[in-house]
Amino acid sequence: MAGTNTSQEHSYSRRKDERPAEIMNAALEEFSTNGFAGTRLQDVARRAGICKGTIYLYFRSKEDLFEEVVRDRILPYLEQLEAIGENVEGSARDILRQQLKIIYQQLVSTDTRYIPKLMIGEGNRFPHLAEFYFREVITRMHKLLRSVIERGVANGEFRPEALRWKPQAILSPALSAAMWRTVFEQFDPLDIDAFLDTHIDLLMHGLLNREYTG
Amino acid sequence: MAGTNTSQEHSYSRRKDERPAEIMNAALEEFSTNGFAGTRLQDVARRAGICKGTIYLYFRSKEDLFEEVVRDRILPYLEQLEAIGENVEGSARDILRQQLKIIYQQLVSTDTRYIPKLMIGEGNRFPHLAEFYFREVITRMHKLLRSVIERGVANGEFRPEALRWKPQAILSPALSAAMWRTVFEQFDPLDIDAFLDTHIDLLMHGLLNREYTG
Amino acid sequence: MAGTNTSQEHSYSRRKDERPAEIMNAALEEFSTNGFAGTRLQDVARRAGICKGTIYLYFRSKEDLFEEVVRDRILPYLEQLEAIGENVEGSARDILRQQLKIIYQQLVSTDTRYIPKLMIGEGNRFPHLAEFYFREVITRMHKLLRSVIERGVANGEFRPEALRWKPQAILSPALSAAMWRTVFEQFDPLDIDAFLDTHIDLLMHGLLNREYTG
Amino acid sequence: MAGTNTSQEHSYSRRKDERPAEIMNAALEEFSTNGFAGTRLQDVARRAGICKGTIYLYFRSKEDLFEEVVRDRILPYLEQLEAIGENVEGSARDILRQQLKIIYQQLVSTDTRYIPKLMIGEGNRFPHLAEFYFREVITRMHKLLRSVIERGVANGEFRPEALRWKPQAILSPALSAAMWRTVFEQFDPLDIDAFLDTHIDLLMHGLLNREYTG
DNA sequence: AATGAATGAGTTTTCATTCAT
DNA sequence: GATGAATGAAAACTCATTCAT
Repeated sequence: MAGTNTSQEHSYSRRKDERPAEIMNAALEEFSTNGFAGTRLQDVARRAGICKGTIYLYFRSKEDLFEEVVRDRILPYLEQLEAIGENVEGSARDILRQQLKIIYQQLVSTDTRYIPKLMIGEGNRFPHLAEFYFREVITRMHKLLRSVIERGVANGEFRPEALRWKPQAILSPALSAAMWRTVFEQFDPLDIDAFLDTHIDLLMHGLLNREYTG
Repeated sequence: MAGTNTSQEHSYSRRKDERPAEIMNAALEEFSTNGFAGTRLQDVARRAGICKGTIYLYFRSKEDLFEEVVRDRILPYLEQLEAIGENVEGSARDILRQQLKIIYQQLVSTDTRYIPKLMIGEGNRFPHLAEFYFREVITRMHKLLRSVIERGVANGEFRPEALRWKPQAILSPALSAAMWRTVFEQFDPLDIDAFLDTHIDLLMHGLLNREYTG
Repeated sequence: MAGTNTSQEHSYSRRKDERPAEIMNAALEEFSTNGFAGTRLQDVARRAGICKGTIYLYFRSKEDLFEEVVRDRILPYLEQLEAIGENVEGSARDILRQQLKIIYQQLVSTDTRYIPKLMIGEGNRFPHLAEFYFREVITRMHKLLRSVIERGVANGEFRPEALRWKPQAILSPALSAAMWRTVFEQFDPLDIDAFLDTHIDLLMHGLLNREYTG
Repeated sequence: MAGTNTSQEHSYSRRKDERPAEIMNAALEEFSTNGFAGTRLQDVARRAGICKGTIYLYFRSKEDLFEEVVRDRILPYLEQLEAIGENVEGSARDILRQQLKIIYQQLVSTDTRYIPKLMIGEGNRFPHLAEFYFREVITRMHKLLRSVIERGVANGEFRPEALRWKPQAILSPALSAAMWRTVFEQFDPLDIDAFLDTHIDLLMHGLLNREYTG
């Protein structure tokens, strides 16, 4: 009986703790479809199965909710990527491939892809959030990337020119895939696996034919 | 008197013809900063130096203005790219380089970069416009790209694997650059020329060191 | 054990009995600063050191609380004034002076001065309360005053014209002082003793110079 | 026809100029009955015969409207009083009587009496406005009063003690009358003329019987 | 054609009140 | 009795759109 009691209490407090997460999930869906200004908190509430006023028990304002959604979603994903960069022992190619796989699985294929979409669409109206995203997300991803490339150049796997490449360019196919799925998926569904293959093949070998001597 | 009249009409009608373009330019700036829902027609009017009601002499609604802005801006740019694809005689590499240069000069460096930004941010609320963009912009750009790649593969310049590549991936660095300038330029300005170099080097050679035999 | 129990019960019920008074004190402070509509029960609760819902254990509604605050505060003070009117034996001047002293000490100098302020500010929205206040407070104060004046006129101390005076006018400096302290105290603090002196001097002698024969 | 035209234009621009005044009149009535927080702009608009949004063409916010109402109403009235103080040649008694008459006619008998009511009820939430009222209204009225009293004392009409009186006390019957009419008029209508008589008699002669030698 | 005052539907936010714990 | 999370009605304020001038 004590066990049952404990279990109930746990389930109760778990629900309580999940409320903000439920709201943020609902909010992400609405924001990603309608943008910040186009989203009605009424709809967020309905989607979360609560009523309007309840949102204000957990978030100070619509702006606040928006910022929390972005921060809450992107950070865990980043930590996972960094863990891979640190832990794996292998060739630079393997690490890079593994990281790209994670990116396509976690960012492009889940609703986390809405986060970069929202930063693009709303970043200008949330300069504080854009600064956070630049500092805590972009900068960290670029650092990650630089680390792998340096390792590859050091052991002779990668061309030394890559040290001067802009990291945005290297990751850009993933961004394109995420944006495509957000906007044009209905007209032409994207095959994520095939896209990842393109990304890796392009990134590793480039267009030019080695045998070509014309 | 007829002459005078004609002259007046000409000067007058010239102003008349420019009015919609002035409005659309003002609208693009507002939409690109504030998004569709976040933009006030009042501000568009002020920026265009006219008054609120005048917009409705040329556009039926805010939605209509938004769609016209997107259509009006992106098409001329596409036609220019297609002309290059058709006219230039040279190696596939040269044509591709030249097209990328145009893209970075016309799309990334001017306010035309706001068009893809707006499609990403607002596409979901304008399915009709998204369908237009997919059909008239994306599809045509991909066709353009496929044509150059086929030419390069045919003459041995390019690796045959490139025929299976997703065109989005090949162009994605340009999208990244355009989005960067839209959102993060203030935190870390992008050197367009260096970025183009990265794009071309990455696209042509890839990461791997051809001498590497490890 | 019975003793312990009783003691506990006593202490407990004492707390219980004080609860409504604590709430009303907190409410008076909030109402007096923010008015009825501008006061949040949340703030009343916080000030009383309890939580929102608890107020509803003692008061049916915000309106009810407001009315109780006014009734609860003003009646004991009135009873005290009436006691003085009945008990004191002396000249009419002395009785009147003594009553005014009480008014300035009890009404103007304590937070009881917020009661007339609230009647002025909110009386229109509480017609039932205004009627109570008129009947149970104003009328009784005027009766009190009339009684002293009649005594003074009867024994020749006061001018007979005073029998026709409006009682509001005689007491009005006290109201002014109470309102001043409520609104303008921060800009120009009121010296209550000096004000009482003015009130009594004005009330007794008036402006005119007896010696003047111009 | 030109005349008609001009007349129309005049009537048109007159209406335009009156819009803010119409709104302020409607607002004063609502504010005076319901207080600041208790007033709905919807009701102000309805009373002014316009719609909600129109208020915002002339006033930035509800707060702004409230402050403008107070400022707009009280200043002309003050100027009138000051003019009397300066222009009239006569005994101090006559000037004072004349000023009091104006106060009862203009302040107590018209809806201008709502202004002091609102300052009492809402002054705490509008510290800026309270400071304005203290500085521009109260201070000027007290100066006015002091000037008359000094004149009366100088020529021997008034008792020199009056120089030390608090001006609030001298004017307080007028405040009481204004407040009475605002709150208790429905239970016991106030005879303004009789009240003014009381005020003047009290102010001039006081209570005490000069013949009394007890 | 151009204006900008007016409209009123729509959205965010607040807060009295309830009720399960 | 006490709590405080949840509710949803109500109100300030905005802004696309209209229309008399």
